[in-house]
Amino acid sequence: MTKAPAKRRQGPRRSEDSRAAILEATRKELVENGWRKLSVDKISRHAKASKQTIYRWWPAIGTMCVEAALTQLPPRSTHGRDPVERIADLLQPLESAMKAGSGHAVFRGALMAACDDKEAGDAWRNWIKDNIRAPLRLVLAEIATKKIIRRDFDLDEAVDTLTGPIWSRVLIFRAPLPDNFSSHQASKLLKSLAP
Amino acid sequence: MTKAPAKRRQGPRRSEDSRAAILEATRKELVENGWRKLSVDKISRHAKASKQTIYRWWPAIGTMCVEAALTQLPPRSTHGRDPVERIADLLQPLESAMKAGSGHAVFRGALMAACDDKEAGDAWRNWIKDNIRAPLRLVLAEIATKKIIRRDFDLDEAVDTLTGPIWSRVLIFRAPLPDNFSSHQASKLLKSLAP
Amino acid sequence: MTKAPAKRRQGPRRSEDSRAAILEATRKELVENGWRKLSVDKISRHAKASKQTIYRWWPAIGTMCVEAALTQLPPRSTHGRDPVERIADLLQPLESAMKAGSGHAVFRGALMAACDDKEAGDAWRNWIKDNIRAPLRLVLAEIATKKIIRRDFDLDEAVDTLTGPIWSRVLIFRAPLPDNFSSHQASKLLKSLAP
Amino acid sequence: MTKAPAKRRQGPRRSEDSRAAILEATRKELVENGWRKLSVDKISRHAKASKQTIYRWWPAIGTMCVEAALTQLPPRSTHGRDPVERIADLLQPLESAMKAGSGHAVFRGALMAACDDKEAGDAWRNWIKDNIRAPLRLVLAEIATKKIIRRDFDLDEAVDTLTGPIWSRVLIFRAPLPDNFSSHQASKLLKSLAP
DNA sequence: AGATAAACGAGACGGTACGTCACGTCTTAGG
DNA sequence: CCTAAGACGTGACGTACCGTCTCGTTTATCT
Repeated sequence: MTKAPAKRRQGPRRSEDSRAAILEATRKELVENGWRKLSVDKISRHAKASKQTIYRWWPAIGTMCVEAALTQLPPRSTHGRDPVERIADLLQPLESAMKAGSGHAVFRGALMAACDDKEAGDAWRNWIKDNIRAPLRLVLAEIATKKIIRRDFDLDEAVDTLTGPIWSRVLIFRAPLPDNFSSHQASKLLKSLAP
Repeated sequence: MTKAPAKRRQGPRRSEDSRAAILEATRKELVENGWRKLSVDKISRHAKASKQTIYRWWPAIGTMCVEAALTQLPPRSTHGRDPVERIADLLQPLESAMKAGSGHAVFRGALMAACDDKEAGDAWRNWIKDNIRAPLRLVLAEIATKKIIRRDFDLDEAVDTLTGPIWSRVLIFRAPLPDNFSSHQASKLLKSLAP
Repeated sequence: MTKAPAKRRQGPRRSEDSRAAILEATRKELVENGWRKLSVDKISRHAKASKQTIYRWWPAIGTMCVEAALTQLPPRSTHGRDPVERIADLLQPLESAMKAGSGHAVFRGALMAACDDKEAGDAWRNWIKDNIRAPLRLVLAEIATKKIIRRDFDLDEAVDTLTGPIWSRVLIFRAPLPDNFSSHQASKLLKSLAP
Repeated sequence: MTKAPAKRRQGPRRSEDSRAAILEATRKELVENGWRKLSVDKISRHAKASKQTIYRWWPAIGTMCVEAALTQLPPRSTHGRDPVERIADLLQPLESAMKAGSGHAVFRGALMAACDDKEAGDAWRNWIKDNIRAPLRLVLAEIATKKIIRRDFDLDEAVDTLTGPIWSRVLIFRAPLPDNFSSHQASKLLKSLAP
């Protein structure tokens, strides 16, 4: 007579309050002190969370930064149906997040973390691949099929052209993105790929 | 008109041995541990130099990294007279330095430092402006005058197109530069600016 | 009348191992290098304790020295009932500690600390007052009442006469105390105060 | 035909200005920071003297302190001819120096130095022996011969009784000497040695 | 008068120590 | 079982001093 144990874990589950407070504190500290001066101790004090809680749930401080940046992205919206708008819609969340408040500093922190730390870098690149690069490739491939743009171009290179300036501006030039960045990038690309 | 007495300072001069050892140690540490784990203590031990000596001559550890990277650059050479070669010659020192030994890691460190630290960033951007961007602008302007390329283009944007991939590859993708990167970039740009 | 909830603190308690190792290291360093060359770094290395732990529990290095000396004192014993022995018993712990091993050097260190540092001085004087001077005054007053010594003398001055040579010998002359110092001092005093 | 070598050294002699400024700075620093925080660097800056000059003329910082204290003593004067006054005259310079301005702190510093440092201790004890103890012994021996005091007493112990309280008060109790300390000590001693 | 040599101020150098902060691990108590 | 609190050993921070050294200047003696 075997008991199907149903094996539910005992005790309390992970505290969502704690997680949110830690990510919020991470953003604040990134904005105020930057990546290199970020410290687990300060985040823990700021968030009134114990260090143990932080170390239990994140493998490294870098991945916390990446998560802190990504959890603040607005959801992707669908404004239009024409090619330029479909591409711009995919870039828009990043553009918006970077312009809201101190989003700029938070993203610079996350990017630095991704450059420094192997694990954080993987987390970052995976997210970018799944949420930005793959959808962009899909759209580009589709409109190429519809002969809106010519078909003999390098997909990866095209995606790089679209997103590259985001990283270099944020990271190296500490410059804000210009207004309507997403649309401009999209229409510039489509023009240069005109058949 | 008599010359001022030129009043030489008393006491010992800055030790060149010390300076070189510190920069060399900085490179080693950057390669082995990366920017965030770089520490003045380790550099000082590695270089058998006292911390005071480091703090005496560099305002921040970031500027040390920038100097450590830049003092390693090979001198600019002049291989050819045709437009592509003239542009490639300006990019070549960076390309070579990045490919020699661990140059890649050193430059990533310096770039990270420039992103994190205000002063290091200024030092970096000034050097880039004086030694890469300004000469590139000169050459581009000149060959435009000679009608080799068309005249209605944005100089800054053209320079960005040439150098941008260096930074993003080094920093974000940790990818090596391809062979003949400089020449390829130069010829690609000139083709796209053909009159 | 309900009792307050007694609110016990969370987290680990102070490590007794650590405290003992630090005091022991302090004694060793005092013996080997003396007060002025005593350093928190050396003690910390010697005791395999972190500097933070030292700074957490002692307000200044001087108070550590005082504690290091006092925690080594043997307990007061009660050998006899006649006046000379009762007085000698009170001085005996100091005499013994000073003669055991390097007690001399430890006490010189503690005394120097007490001279240099306000807080260490207070700690020292308080201990002396409570454990040496006050008991001595009690005994002297009592035997004066019993007319064993005359009654018109200055209590404080008598106590100074008993203890003074301890300090000056230890500190200034670096000379050891003679054999049976306590008894001799006691009997000399009582003789001079004979009615 | 022997040559008297005369061998006079070339070059400038020791600068008295420099010596005075260094001793004065030492006194200031002793008063302000005490023995343990005294530093050659601070003295050198304060006195506008180079460290080399300090190290050239003093074997250790402790001997500087002793010299700084002793060079401040007023000259011994001769007020009277009766035994009490003759003894008091010998103690008076110390008493005066200790009461003038911050003499107290300077002497505490010098005494601490003498306790810590072998060489400084020797310098101190030699000076005391030559200038205080030896003359006191002479006077006491002489008045004993004249039967003003009895002849069977320990000279050293008598001298200790006279000077002991100076050291213990200055060093351990940080207490000032009472008015007419020298005369009182002298008359008290003579009374207790009355034949 | 010119050369020689000592003493000086300034201060760079390799070190050690300061007192503080952060790391990642751990122990305790409470929910 | 998760959490807050926080002590622990390790080690880096940026500053101050240690004692030694190297400069360039000044000054007194010797030739």
